[in-house]
Amino acid sequence: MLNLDQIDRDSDQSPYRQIASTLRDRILAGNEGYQQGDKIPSEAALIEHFGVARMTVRQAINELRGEGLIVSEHGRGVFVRLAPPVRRLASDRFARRHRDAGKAAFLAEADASGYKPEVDRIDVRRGPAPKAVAERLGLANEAEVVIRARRYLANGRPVETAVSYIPGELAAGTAIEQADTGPGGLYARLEETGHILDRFTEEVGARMPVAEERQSLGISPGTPVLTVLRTAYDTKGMAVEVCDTVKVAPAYLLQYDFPAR
Amino acid sequence: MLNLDQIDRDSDQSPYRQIASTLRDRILAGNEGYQQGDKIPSEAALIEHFGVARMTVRQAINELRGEGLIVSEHGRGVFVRLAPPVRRLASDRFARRHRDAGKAAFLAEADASGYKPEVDRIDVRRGPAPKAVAERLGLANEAEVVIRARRYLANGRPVETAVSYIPGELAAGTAIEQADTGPGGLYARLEETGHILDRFTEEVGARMPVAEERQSLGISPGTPVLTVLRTAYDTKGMAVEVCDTVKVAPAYLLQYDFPAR
DNA sequence: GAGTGGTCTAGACCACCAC
DNA sequence: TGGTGGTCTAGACCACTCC
Repeated sequence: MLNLDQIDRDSDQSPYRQIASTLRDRILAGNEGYQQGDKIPSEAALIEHFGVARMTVRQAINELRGEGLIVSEHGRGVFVRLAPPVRRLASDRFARRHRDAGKAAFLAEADASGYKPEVDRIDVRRGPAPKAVAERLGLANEAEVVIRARRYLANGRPVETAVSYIPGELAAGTAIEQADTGPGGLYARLEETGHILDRFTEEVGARMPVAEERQSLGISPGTPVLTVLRTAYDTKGMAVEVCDTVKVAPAYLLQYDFPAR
Repeated sequence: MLNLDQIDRDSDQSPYRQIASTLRDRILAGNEGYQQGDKIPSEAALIEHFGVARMTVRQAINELRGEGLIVSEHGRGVFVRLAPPVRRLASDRFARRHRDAGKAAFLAEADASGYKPEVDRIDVRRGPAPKAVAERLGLANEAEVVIRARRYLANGRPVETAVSYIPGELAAGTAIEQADTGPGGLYARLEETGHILDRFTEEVGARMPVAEERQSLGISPGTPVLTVLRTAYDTKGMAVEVCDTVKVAPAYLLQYDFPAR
């Protein structure tokens, strides 16, 4: 007894779509339906209930996977996806008051939102600036920059990867070239070089992740990513950093304020 | 002769993944591979070339569709996806100088970017405010608002749907309740009621579209959407409009500037 | 009508997981 | 060991597009 409607063979809609709709309705029904993390009926049970071939049931499940509603676990079952905790990023997240408290933006925000922050896979090296970065930094193509890559986790789950590019001359001999940038983070070190931060520009987009990103962010097919390319400018209007981030989309809500001017 | 590598049956990787990789490499190869809009080999040709069953080829194709690399057209073939023209939205896109020129934001921007703008499916009615909207407008739950829905097209392709909510009292008796809001658009009419716009807040996220959104935006599976919830405030700090937009992600790049404060 | 992708059937073997 | 999903085979009929 699955307590699901039967499909209508005379309908215009194909059986697999009807099955997908039936399951989708249950997932979206909230309290009366399947809950987050619930196991949905096995393929065998659905085949029996709807009286269709296995591929038909799998096609319905595929549909829902593509919508990001469910995740399959080999040998265990298919489960309603857990919504990750949402990180709400306001445009004052780089405000100086956070740096003054000795905290980098990610840590300050974790404090406020109450999740456990971690940063891992820190990799610092020097190399040529990619084209898009060189453009924004106002450097010659392939000019040498310090490249800082890292991954952010909230409550143990990867939520974002970030790669910062800092002009080589600017970073020379500072903690920017160390894995640990010290209290206040990268921006605090930048300001110590005399480049006081004045404003940021962020370019926001969204797309499907490539396989490598799916891997490093631990996300299943059907989950998009938000891309944010941030450029930091000092009070003289010079671009001092470009930061290229890839965020697990369902885990983020970005908030920006701007004047109507 | 397809000029594609054969699959390795002894490999760890399953045949369908190998086939997907082979095709993906070709698509991403740029000038030497399949170009945007090119037809990739038919299922029959791939079956013959790789010596596999049809479902195996279809699974490979499904994989690439999920990555947003290709689109299938029933009866015609499978094609490398065309990247839509990117609309780059800067945070001054609602600047008063555009309204002063008698143009709504979308039209002003089309002028600058050189695409043909259209607005269709305009629907204006009164109704209760959804919870998220009532919160942001500072209204009681289900308070009456004017609801303006419309769809935007660039060069004939749908790129965005938008639904504006304006407090019922504010819109009463103005062109805000007409399908055509007149020169300068909705914001110009709002200011005529004495509510001079001061600032906006935008909340940006990304997710997979539901079937209905896929339909109205004409997008294929595997394409995410950007969601932007904008709240407009007047000089007294009163929220005068909430606009809920859903944008075809690959068609957009949102740009925001904010101070380091 | 020929070629294309969309859907469905009815099996098979395998890898992973929990007991 | 039994149940789960992952992959593959070898067919079938259909709907759509183009000539």
